[in-house]
Amino acid sequence: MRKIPTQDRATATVEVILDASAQLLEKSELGEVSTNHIARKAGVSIGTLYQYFSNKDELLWSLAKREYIRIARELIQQIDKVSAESMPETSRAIVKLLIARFANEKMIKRLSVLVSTKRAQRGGGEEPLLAAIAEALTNKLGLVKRMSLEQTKIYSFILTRSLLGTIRSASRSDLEMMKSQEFEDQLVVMMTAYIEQA
Amino acid sequence: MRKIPTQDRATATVEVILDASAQLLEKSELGEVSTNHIARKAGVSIGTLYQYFSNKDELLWSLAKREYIRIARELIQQIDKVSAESMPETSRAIVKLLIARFANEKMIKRLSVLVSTKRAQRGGGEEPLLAAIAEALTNKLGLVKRMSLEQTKIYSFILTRSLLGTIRSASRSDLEMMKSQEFEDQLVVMMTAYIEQA
Amino acid sequence: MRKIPTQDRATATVEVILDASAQLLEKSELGEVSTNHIARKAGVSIGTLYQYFSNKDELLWSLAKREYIRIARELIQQIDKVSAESMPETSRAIVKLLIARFANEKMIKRLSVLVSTKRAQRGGGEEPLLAAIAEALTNKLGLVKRMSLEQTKIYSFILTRSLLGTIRSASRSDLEMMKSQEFEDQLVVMMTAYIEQA
Amino acid sequence: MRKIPTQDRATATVEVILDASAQLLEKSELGEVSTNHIARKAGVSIGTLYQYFSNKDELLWSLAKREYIRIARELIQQIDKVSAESMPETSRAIVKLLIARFANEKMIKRLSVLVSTKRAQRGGGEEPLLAAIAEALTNKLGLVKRMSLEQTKIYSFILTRSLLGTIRSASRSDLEMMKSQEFEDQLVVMMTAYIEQA
DNA sequence: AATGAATGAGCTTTCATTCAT
DNA sequence: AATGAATGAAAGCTCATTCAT
Repeated sequence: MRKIPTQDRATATVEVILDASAQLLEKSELGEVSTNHIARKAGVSIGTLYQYFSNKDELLWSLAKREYIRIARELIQQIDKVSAESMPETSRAIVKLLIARFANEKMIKRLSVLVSTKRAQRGGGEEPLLAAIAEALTNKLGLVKRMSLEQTKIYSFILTRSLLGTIRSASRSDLEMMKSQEFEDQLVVMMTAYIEQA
Repeated sequence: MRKIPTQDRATATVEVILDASAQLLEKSELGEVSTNHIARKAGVSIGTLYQYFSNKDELLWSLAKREYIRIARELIQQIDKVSAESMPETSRAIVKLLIARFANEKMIKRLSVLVSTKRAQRGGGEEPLLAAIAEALTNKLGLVKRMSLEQTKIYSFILTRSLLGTIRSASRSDLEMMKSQEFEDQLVVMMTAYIEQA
Repeated sequence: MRKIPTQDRATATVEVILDASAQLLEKSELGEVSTNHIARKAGVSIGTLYQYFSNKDELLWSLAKREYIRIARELIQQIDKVSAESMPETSRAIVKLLIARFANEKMIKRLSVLVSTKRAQRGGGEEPLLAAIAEALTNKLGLVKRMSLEQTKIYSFILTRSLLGTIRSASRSDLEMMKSQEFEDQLVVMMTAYIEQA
Repeated sequence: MRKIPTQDRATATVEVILDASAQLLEKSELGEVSTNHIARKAGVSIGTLYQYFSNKDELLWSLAKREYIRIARELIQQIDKVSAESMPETSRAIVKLLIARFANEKMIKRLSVLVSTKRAQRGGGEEPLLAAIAEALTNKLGLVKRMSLEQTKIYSFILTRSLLGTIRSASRSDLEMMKSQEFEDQLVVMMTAYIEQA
């Protein structure tokens, strides 16, 4: 961010802009949302917008970060709720949450394209965000002990990406299936099968 | 395609345009490649380009179709090579091929974003392309018998998307890891674990 | 015309092209009808079209000429039917015919814009066409004797243009009114009033 | 207009753009004047132009409105100058003014094509513009009383369109005649003859 | 700190026309 | 005589970004 907001008003402005972006991305495709659009929706001049974000990418990136962090936080809460041993329940909790987020929020889907396309900007692309999820997951599952560091990394990478990849794809092509019980069940099966095997 | 080429010259032109697009997408992002770019690279006038493709999207879509069909064809060949029973070998063959394609061809990655974003054009979205892969896979694995039609659909969906999702994600964020033996091994583990469990 | 058609086949081709143009102009605005369109509709290659008409304007002009001449011929026939003295009847016949043509044929309306915009091309714009009408009219009305040549010219100019101007305008803005009996009556009143006065 | 100008600078810009359009249309045909042309002539960027007019049509329409309103205003002033009873003088005043405008300003002629072709934009077509003229005319002539509403409408329609139609046509085909005294006289004759008769 | 008028490179797309076959 | 693939100038228009106020 071009300018670190020190006053409350400024912080509020940033939040207002991000909210406006989120709302517009809920309605329209990424390419159809312009910075002028966002500024108008936010009730802020285009000049002000550029006072807080040096360009469009940075703005969208900030939004993505905010949203992904929200999801990660929810996820960790979910995982902490269930007892440490009950792996299938944990898996199900995770699956349920991710399906819900990607089924209902078009904005998330749209940002996910951005996030997975442009990488490594001021603190790395998708990774830091998914990393939080991956880490919480592996810790919880207590699998760290049996593997090398490199193995753990790959392992949790595959676990999280399989999950998210499948859910994203479903959210784009077959919402019907995505909301079925069978889909949820099968994802849980996949997770647990892999966890046991590895 | 706006116009079905009747002369040999015309058929060649279409191929030339598609080739040029592929080359440019190997070097630059989707949004950075303009139709004028493509025409110039192809050694063809912009008017000619629009004689065969009614707009940019359709052109890119045609390219995506061509490339995905190529991959599907290769995949089926690979699968047919190994004997029916040897599931782990089959899995490995599939994993190897997909990794190779997505590791080396940036174009494929870039097209994959398009393919998964814009759906429903001439027979809808990502599905028809991945469907070929999914079908070949499930048939080969001879698992159809034990499941309902709906189950089979979900099952092969999860199997292919987990695989592709993970590979795509890796190709975007960690090429190093992607080329490691461990990564390949773990993917095979995931596949086989899920296949056995389901 | 670029090439004087000597063979029957050639004459037929010209006629086919003109017919296709007329049909397309009945459905679409002048700017939306392209030469490629016309050629396709006529079942003729674009190259053939340009063998008979050196450019689009000339083609449209030929069409306009053909259609205006048709109208002029009809008009003269109508006038000849009624007896020489009965001026009001003659007026009404003329008014009826023009209203009918401009109310029902969109093509005529569309061509009229072209005709009144581009003038003087190989034998003069609107004039030679409307001149036929004007001449028939003044002759018929037997008013030539009482005026100077210059006066006659102006007189018949005003008479024809008032009529056509009003009808064209109505055909563009108020078809309802145009088809009313009152409209026809008033036009006849205008004509006869002027004729008597002049 | 896409954006209502709030600053003085903006209001001035709109005027500058409209002026530039008027000047270019004085020199070139409607189709030959591009928006880039206009922007350059106005000393304004193409972006600015599109900030105030959402497309070319709207820009030209705005210009037409401005110019027609100017003429209508002048006309009303002229009519008000002469005394109520003197119909022939009033008629002559009107005729003189319209001849002057259409003889000298090519822009008006060119816009008139647009105005009569594209209708129904922000309150529909040619009518609202000519309506002002027609209304002023009929009111002045005090003929309203003797007719039904429908009759009045048709009557003033024919009166204004006959006049304008003839003048437009003359301005396109025979400027010489248009400027002659005889032409003016004959138009006045036509007007008064029709007014008396109706 | 905030505004919003202004910018302009560059995009996609059209279509009258040519000419090798 | 007829074809139709190829041309390319030029159009309308967008939008991320700047900067004087």
